[in-house]
Amino acid sequence: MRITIREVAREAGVSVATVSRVLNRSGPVSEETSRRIREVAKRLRFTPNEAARSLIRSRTHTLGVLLPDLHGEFFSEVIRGIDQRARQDGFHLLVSCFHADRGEMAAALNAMRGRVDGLILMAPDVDAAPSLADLPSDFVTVLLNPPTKRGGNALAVRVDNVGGARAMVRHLVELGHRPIAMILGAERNHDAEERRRGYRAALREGGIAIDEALEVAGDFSESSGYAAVEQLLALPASRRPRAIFAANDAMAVGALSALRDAGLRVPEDVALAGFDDIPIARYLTPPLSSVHVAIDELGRRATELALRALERGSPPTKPREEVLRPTLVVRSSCGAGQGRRVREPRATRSTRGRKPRAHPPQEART
Amino acid sequence: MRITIREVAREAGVSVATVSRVLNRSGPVSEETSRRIREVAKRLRFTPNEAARSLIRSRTHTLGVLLPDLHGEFFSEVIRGIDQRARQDGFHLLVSCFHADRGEMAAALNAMRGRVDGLILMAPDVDAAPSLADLPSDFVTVLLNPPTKRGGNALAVRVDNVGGARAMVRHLVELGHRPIAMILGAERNHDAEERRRGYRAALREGGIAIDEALEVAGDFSESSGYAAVEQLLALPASRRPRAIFAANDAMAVGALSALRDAGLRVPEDVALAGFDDIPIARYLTPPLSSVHVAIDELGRRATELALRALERGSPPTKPREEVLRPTLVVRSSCGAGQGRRVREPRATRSTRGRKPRAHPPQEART
DNA sequence: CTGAAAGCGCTTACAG
DNA sequence: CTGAAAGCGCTTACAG
Repeated sequence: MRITIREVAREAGVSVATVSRVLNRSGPVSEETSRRIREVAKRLRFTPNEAARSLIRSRTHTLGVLLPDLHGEFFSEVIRGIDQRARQDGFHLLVSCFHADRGEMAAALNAMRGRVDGLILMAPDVDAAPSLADLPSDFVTVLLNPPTKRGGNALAVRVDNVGGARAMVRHLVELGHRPIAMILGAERNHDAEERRRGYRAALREGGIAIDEALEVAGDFSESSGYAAVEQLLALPASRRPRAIFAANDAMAVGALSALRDAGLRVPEDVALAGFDDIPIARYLTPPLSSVHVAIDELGRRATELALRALERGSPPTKPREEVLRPTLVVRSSCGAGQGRRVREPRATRSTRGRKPRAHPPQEART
Repeated sequence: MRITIREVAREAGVSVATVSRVLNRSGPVSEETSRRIREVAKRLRFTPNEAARSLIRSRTHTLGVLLPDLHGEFFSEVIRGIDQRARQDGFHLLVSCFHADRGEMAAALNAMRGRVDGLILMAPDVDAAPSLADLPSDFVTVLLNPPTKRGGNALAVRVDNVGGARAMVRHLVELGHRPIAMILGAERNHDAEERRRGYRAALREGGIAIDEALEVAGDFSESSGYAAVEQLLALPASRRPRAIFAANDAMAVGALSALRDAGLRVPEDVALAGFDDIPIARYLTPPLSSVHVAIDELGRRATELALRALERGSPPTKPREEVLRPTLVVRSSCGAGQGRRVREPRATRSTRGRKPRAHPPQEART
């Protein structure tokens, strides 16, 4: 049997009300009584029953986190950011993932009702837009880069995918590569669509006509990047790309592999760039130019927004959005001469004993 | 104000007891009443207050998940596995991560008290062993590859790191490479130590003397793999390794990069192998031989164990352990001629629209 | 400064 | 088959 507040009260010779006041530092209690109660609570290893507290306060001190079951580092990075910030305020995380394709989102969301005070939700599928429009109003919701302009009164943190992709492709344009192909991200995925918009914008700004044959399908997996390159290399020689922008690094890895298998050199024969700046990007041969997004920061900002809204008490009346700007990381896969602005990237977060990288290859960062 | 069971009862013209019985399918209720209550509950969008249920049932239907804040896919894969299995039984996940180095584990663990029925815990730091010995007994605990033989009555799922590493190094031995170096994992990390033991066992079995100069430090990061190779190449020519086994793939990626920078070919000049079989392994040049561990399965098995123990009600009296066997994945980085047993690896799990890889390079798997 | 009591929203014997 | 009532373990006005 677990120790309850009654045992503590009896043992300390006071009422449960007083114990409650001491442990919550609510209301005035004499120094002496207070000390005794703490001593007893500690000795008995009393921990308040959270269900009871939640019930009476109608606050769970828990944030729901609902993400599609994506692979790669994204998941761990965003959770890390959320967890760090949430813990500061003593909040817990109820986490669940869902298959974007099976309408599990609504079910998972419903299951969280009554268990969380707020929710951080990522639903990158553009088809999710309608369901985002009428989210349950029982709790504060923060959307991670949602495909809608605004989800009801929801708060949101956006990633400037368009800007990031545009900067990278503009860079490829400036280097003189023509034509420039793109390996698209997953279909009906909002991030994928935004990155394509960035690609097109940069081409337009460079006075380059858009050629749909150069926008090949992908699904964010390494294998789709591999297949996409095969498709591009089947084009007539004159239309074959001199540079390829992949909508994420995983596909760039696959693309790199396919280019090598075809006997092409990167960047001499074909320049290559990715998006995400995954940790291995700089250790590829050649080191991969990419667009860096601070994923943990995305989580932290979202949590901050949720916590602040909860503090205010009243549901947010006007939607509020924040934007996270990616940075361009120029390495050598894109064919840029090295030695532009060279700056040390922020130190890596520790894990499993990870230390700041000892040998960061040189790179330019904007 | 949220709808409570009282509103539903009033609206349906019955007592709250009857509503409760209908919604929980406990106790007999007439067809007619039952139908009416369901109808009202649905119309009012009633969802029971979980805090109240938890309080009266003293069951939260929640599993705690406590992991060190590791990078890479591990985190997302294990959570996916846990979530899938937990959801089947209607369980939720309270997730938290901690810095292995700052004693945050105990705090995080304590914060979960009273909020979870069971706990899935990974604490790979060997120094965590003592705290694992006296875990709170208020809930069922399942340890993921713990550094202790047994943590109290805790259940555990182990990864056969020794066996995996041994199989890989034995393979390198059989290929005739001499000497064979190892890039170690993080210090005081249990997985790292086990993989080293596997390495040594395979050498011993091959009649090869152990040379500590060939066991160079690493910390699981790409950069440490890079640095380790530099250190190995500084050895006198006669002692320089002809094969390198990295304790994980991230370090193998760094090693590959360093070998190239030194003008060495893989596998012709130096053979290379890793551990984990991360998704990009097969897309590296050359494709990286590695040891595959089904991380999601690890999570699933752990959850199964926890759920079953919870079902039984009584705390487990005897420790129980399961072992997960890794598989050897032979690609070309280790210098094996291609065309041994070639088998298609299981289809990749879907995500962000991922499809089964279209172009899996050929590989052997044991 | 302290205590008795009400009440959060449910579930579950106990009666009928 | 159904309802009145007790009670899960807390917090918080309300009195004193």
